[in-house]
Amino acid sequence: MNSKKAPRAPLTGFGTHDHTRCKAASMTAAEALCAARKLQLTPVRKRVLEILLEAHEAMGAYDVLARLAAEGLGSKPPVAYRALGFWVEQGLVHRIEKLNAYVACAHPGRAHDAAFMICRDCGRVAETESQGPFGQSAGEAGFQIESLVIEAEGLCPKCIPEAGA
Amino acid sequence: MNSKKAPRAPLTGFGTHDHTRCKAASMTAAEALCAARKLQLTPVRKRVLEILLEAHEAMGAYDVLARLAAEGLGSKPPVAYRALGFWVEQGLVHRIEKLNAYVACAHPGRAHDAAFMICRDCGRVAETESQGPFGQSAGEAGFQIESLVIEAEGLCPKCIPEAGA
DNA sequence: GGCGATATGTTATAACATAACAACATGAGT
DNA sequence: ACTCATGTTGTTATGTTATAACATATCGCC
Repeated sequence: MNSKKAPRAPLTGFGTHDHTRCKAASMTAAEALCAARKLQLTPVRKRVLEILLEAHEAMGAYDVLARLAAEGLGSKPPVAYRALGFWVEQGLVHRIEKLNAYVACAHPGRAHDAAFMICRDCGRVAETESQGPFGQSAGEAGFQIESLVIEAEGLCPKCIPEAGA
Repeated sequence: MNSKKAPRAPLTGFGTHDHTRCKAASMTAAEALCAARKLQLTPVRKRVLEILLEAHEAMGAYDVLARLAAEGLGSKPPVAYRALGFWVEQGLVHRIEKLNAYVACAHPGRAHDAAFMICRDCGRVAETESQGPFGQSAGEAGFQIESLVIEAEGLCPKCIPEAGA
């Protein structure tokens, strides 16, 4: 649609970054996490996380599955859904409800409520951290929050038409 | 521990209220809105909104469709999806992404970003208004928000095990 | 009447997800 | 080494949610 100048790079937004390093760091975090929690980092699980990190964008479960299948690692939906579910439970993958898709966490190892900005034009997804969307209303209502979904849809910087152009 | 009970109590937020009045008020708001925007309040659309208001809880599209079908108002998915989409566009129905379900707006006529609290035990959904979940991060990232999804899952007051009981 | 715009009816299929059970691997205890 | 418990993967089958595409109907308007 449009794009012009390279935006400065906020750590995790729509900016550029060192992707090779981010992938390696995430895999290291995954290994550490599995070791710490005594969980198995099996080939399917490892490869699913790698696939998401390499894609560096939200992928549908069936897209992930197609990659696995191409590599002989599983060809039926439950294989992909189980591995994705595993990483979601561990917090290293987030599910984007609006897209029915999955994305590798941009802040592995940090406890956080993720919030997402989804560009409706280019489809890219940026992760930030939540600022507490409920204020006091949840507490006042007596509601005990266990998980949060925060997703904004709109236009990312590269897809906003220039005002003067 | 509360478990698997029938979710039927009328409520707004998680408290009780005068349901008959809230339904009538919403239908009046819908009529006014359609008149103001020159939109057609057709039988299917009207009935879909009524169904959601009467249920007063989140319903799947196919549940709504079943009701329509029982009344001879349409029996194929697109009929329900189109009417639901219409109301979502107009802001009188909200889609709950986590549940793939739809719920009548609790604040018709007010411009607002809705936020929801979803009880994982009884399945009831309460609507509040968002407190701006992104803080400044969206603005800093240059992201232009067009719509927001804010959903918390957890336990509502009635389903939280009593500390002393 | 004829036209354009809007809405509904219908067919067919796409896209997303899970229940249920079988098979296999691994490690612990004996 | 054997057996048991546990956890993971493989597979079948099906359930659930959603939309594309096109046909038909309705309404206001010139």
